[in-house]
Amino acid sequence: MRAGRRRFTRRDRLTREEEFRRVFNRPRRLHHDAWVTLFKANDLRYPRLGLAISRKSVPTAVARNRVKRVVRESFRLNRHRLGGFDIIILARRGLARRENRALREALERDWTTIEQCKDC
RNA sequence: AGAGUCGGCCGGGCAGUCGCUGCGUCUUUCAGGCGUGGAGGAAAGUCCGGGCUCCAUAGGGCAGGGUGCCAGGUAACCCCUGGGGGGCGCGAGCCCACGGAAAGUGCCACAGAGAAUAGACCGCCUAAGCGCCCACGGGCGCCGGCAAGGGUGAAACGGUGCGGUAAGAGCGCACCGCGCACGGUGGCAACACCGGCGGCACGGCAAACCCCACCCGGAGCAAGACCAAAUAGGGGGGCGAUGGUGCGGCCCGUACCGCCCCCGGGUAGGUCGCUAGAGGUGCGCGGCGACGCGCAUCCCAGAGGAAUGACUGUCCUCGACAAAACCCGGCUUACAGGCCGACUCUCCUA
RNA sequence: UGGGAGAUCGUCUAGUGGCAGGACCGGAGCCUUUGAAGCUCCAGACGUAGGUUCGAAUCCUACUCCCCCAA
Repeated sequence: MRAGRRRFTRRDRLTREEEFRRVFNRPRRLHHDAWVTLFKANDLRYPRLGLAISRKSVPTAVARNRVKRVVRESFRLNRHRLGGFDIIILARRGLARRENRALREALERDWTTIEQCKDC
């Protein structure tokens, strides 16, 4: 399981509608100008990631895929720090213009916030 | 050297580390290891055409829609190729919804005399006929004639010249233009050329209705098929007036729903459909070409909130537009920069 | 992903080949002691680019944007 620490499989993602609905209902929020990070404790011992990147917030498919990859990569490298939380990244207008590096650095601050919230 | 035209192609490279995913294989399973493959020329817009699936085997008629010079290519096309005609350019070349207005209906505002069986505002004429005057040259009026000139308009019923005339007029003639269901020659044809005939008749609009020729059944992979818990759905046979549904607007036609008898499993979830194909590449042959034929060879994404990335180093010209979702052929639109080939014009030098 | 509608003043709309009209809002004036209401006047638009036509908001083509349906 040591090798799987930095893996990221379907098990680690939110896929069903009800999983998304559960998190959207009264989550903790971290607001940014181009996206919102929602998170909520789950019953598992590991974190799961959901992506809500709409066509309206990020118009082109290429930019949409790029954003999702950066977010997933950041989550993959940091998930060992996070506890049992379901996390959703909700895109807002302007996220497409964000540089990869800037987005990554901001996300790392979010992970730290969630990590420190482990007991709450 | 400069300016330009056409056609084709590329769309950051390399190395390392950590990841995602299809397939194959191995480990006893959960899970992993190894190998291998993994977005585009437009994957886009969804504007056309097909394949595929179900509805009847895709039927008949009306309605509706599409295409529109000719020939060819193709599975098919609103595509492509070659040719004809017209327009633009010095040229290489480029552009064109390019059938029919002597089948019918309709429209052509305003202006203008007149807008489609032409017409007379200004104007030109006074020869013939009638009347009056007369200085016997003629003058005036009536009845009339004309369409050359002006003017209006997007458009006014051939143009120029000569003859002709009272003034004029295709009224006559020459040339040009135009027309012909005329003849000949060339061409599969569109059409071209030559000759003949016709004094000229036939304004424009069919992206107005329409006519002619040809084509088009409807839905769409959320199609459709299979597996599979609960409140009864499906198959076969017989009967059948109305109505409803498949079926898209209608009618015909056809199948089913309805009632009786006999046999027996649908929605939430999963699996298949899902990628080997009108396929790519190379060579040869046929063809001006689009393309076709033959041989060899290759297997080249199949996900399901949706996979190709991230980080580091390095090099350069510092990286545009942009992500498959059943598949294919086109069209259209977006696109940093670069490469190759063919050709045209101008200038300079030899 | 597939299918289907639409775009006219700031807003809601009429116009379907020849004048772009109406209502609300806005501006100015009249009326009133003042305000509201009322009356008069004014300003303001055919999504973009081509084509057909003498002439296009209207017909045709391409593009852009917005909306709806199927989950």
